[in-house]
Amino acid sequence: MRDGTETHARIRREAMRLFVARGIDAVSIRDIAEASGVRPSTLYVHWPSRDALIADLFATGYAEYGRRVAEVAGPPAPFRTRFAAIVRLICQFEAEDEILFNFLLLTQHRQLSGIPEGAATPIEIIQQAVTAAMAGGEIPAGDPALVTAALVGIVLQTATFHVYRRIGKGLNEMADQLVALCMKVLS
Amino acid sequence: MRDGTETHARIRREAMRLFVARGIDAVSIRDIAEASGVRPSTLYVHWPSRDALIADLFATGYAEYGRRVAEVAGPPAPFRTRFAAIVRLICQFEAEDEILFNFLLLTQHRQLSGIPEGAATPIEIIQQAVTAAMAGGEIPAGDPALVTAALVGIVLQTATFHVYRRIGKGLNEMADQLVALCMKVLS
DNA sequence: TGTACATCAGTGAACGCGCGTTCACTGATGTAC
DNA sequence: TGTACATCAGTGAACGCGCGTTCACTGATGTAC
Repeated sequence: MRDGTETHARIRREAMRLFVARGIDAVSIRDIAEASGVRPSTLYVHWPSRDALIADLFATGYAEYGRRVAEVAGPPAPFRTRFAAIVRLICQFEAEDEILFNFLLLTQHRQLSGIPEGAATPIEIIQQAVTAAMAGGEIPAGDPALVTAALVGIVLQTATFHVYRRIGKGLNEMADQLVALCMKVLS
Repeated sequence: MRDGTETHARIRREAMRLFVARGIDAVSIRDIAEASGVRPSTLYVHWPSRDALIADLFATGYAEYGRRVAEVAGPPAPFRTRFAAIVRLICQFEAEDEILFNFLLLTQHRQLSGIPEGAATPIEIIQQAVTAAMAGGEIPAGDPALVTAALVGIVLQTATFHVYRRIGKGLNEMADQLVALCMKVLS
């Protein structure tokens, strides 16, 4: 038999590229097949349905993203140190694979409801760290969810501005400034 | 003839409600018609196409939103005073008509490309004010687009957290705290 | 090394379905006289 | 006030289309002997 690994990877790559470029609902199975150089029915050799392909792309990407955030958030260190590391990681993640980053950014709303309740998503990880830091007096007391929203919002809205060409630079080039802005929020 | 004003308004209301609840692409003409108590063909009496209905809802809502932001951003006053007024206005806007607010929040990405280039969108207004305030030495110098992204991100990510029930309170109840967080960014 | 066979990635043609949209028609209501 | 007419909001039935998906089939390649 032929080895389908390469085809599988090519379909993944092209599907994600098209989803980011046009929005998920504007991309058909036929579009993905054509971009991948295969016939529409080939996709059903690799995934049982269109939704399964989308869920696979999201789950795989989000899991890797979450794992890496957990990695730098876990080791014991002052909160500000760990949080700065998370911000720099996110900036680096965008530089490494902009299509994956934008796919996660743009599809988070539609897919997050499929993520198990209470799972260790990056946002959960940050909010727990914020809560602990407030309890320990490391940062000013306040509503942990609100402060988490503010911190996440600074980074993700900047990423959104970059997606829509409102900001030319990538996140990675602005990492220092993003960290500084977040530190102001934590002052 | 019968007066279609009420039907027109009901279709607008139900369409926006469904779009927010399920996402635009998951709502069909038949869904909107059923929720509005009319037949699908009735929608074509009021709008020439599905896209025209969506564009109408977005344009009307966005225009009102932009007009009100311009209102409080326009009068001469210190930057921080005007910006705090904008944040409070946005919070009030969410309280007044949460469905419209969420519709604009959730559909901004897909619709903004249809807005004329350089139009006075709320984001444009804020960024211009930030740029001027930096030039005038009212706030620390920096990248105006980045600072605008941070300010907008704090408010919109909080709104997003509220949409997804991650924060229970409405924006309006958190207006003071949101203003305070933004002021930290401007320090 | 050569041959027979099993595996399964990929194909081609077709499917039913729900979608947005059209259009001739209906009938309630406002207007003219 | 009563009647004839014009208007047009709303309807019912149908349209073609592109969609996701199915499935019997093909044929390249790995394996057994």
